[in-house]
Amino acid sequence: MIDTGKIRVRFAPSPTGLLHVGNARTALYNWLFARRAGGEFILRIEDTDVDRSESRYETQLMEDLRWLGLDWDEGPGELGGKGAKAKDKGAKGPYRQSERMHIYTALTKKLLNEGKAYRCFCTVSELEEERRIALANHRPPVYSGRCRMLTPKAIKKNLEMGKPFAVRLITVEEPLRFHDIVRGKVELPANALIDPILVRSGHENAPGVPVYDLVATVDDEMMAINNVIRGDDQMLNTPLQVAIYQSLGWKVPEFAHLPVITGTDGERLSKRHGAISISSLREMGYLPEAVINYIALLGWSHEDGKTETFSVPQLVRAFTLKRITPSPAVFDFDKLNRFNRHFMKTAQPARLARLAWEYFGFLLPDKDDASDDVLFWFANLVQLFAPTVDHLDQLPAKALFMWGFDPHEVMAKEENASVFKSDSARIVLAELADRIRGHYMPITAEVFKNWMIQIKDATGIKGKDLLHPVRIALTGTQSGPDFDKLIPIIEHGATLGIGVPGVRTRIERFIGA
RNA sequence: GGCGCUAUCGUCUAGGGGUUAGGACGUGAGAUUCUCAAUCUUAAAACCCGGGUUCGAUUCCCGGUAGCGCUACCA
Repeated sequence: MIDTGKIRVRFAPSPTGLLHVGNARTALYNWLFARRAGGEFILRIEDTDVDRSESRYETQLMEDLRWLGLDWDEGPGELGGKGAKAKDKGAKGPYRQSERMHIYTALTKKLLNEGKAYRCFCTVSELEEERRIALANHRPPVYSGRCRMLTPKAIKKNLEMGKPFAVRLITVEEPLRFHDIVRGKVELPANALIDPILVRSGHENAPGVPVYDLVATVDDEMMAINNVIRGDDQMLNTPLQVAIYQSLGWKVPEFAHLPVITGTDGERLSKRHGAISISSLREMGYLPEAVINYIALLGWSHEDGKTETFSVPQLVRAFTLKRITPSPAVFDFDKLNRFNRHFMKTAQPARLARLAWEYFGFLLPDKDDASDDVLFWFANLVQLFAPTVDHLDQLPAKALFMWGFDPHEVMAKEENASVFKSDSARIVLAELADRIRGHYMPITAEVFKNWMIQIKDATGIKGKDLLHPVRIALTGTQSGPDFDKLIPIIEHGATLGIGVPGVRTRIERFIGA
């Protein structure tokens, strides 16, 4: 392998479930590290577990990464329908482990021939028995190394009898050390690793399936990965992988093991924490830049100890592995919401409107059929209500009244009915209705404001007593945006033919009910 | 059981042998507003326990405890 000095990192998920924030953060840190260093970010699919791997997860995974903006320089070709598949991107493929079996088999042969690995004919039940006895005697449940002693003659005999065998790596008994960028020196006792299995049971001409540690190590080497950044559930696999690197005469890469992200219950993220998958965050209407910003901070901090809001380019510039915290973190929706509110506020109105549109599917025409006027109106609507929600899917509930409401239902609520117990509320609405009936020009915010002043002067009713009844009549609720903002939106909406009643209609309907 | 990792406000974190232990989210109060949201001001809130080293530990070392992880012919 020619070391070009270029940083090469990878994200290597198994397509056995949805991408959740824990894996997404691993991907993000790899990506940030590569982008910052001007290196390369490789996507590899670890699909050797055929029972659990599903192509739909792989497709979803790539979609989620793309949504987050984590583009890869090398990776597998897109899976199409009916087994179709695009060409891999990059020269060190294939990038799906299921397509790389021949490589592992060849390397296993090499190890066997060089005497660095051996065939183990022990059966699973024999090994279980060994383990049971070891445990009972309070010894670590590691392999006895029995088959290492087998003579060539005995091996030959076993093979002739057609006995299946696994392949084990020969390890030397010395303390296992490696360096970790996040944890510093990690050391394990000598007897923690004895002749681990590299390849599962198989026969000479029908080799078994190689284990994860072999394939991951081989792929990392073949793909010229020089920094391995991954979850710390992998940490205790590292000594074995280091042993594999050394047996094959390869250079050991740098490691960085990331602490776990847990749910509020303190347990590592899993299916049970379903809402924390990237695709569900997207469905809830979180912005990718908010998700990125939040998960970047889950285990990493800026060197000034204070800055928390980052655009993606700012993050790329600021990111260093040295600032990663070694302790586990709890995922907190409140803080994610804070970032989402921030990025909704600063997002381009047209973009935000486009994203919000799908949540209003039942109220709006198809986006492609909508006129510019409707698009513009909707963008304004979103601007008005976005500051009141945490994520986009909460928007319809806030803005539904735009499309009208049933006055009877509203008045059935005690909180609304009590506002109209006093005469003043009825007087206010009557006064307003009078003015509307005598008015043939458009109702602008200014016109409306003047009416309120006139009614106040004419009746002496002011403040809450004046504006509350009006708000209920107009919106069916007691809270919402300023009238200055609300009136133009209502009136504009009424001209669009999308079922939005105007101020006049609303008041008449309310009084009539 | 064995081994490993981790331990600062409720949460994410900064810091580090002598600090008023800093920031952010959330929470409480106030200002503003017809109301809500936003905004501003403000308050409460933390160094897991025990021993050592030291003039002095929250910080360094050891032990304990707790949480999590690994302990497979899973990935």
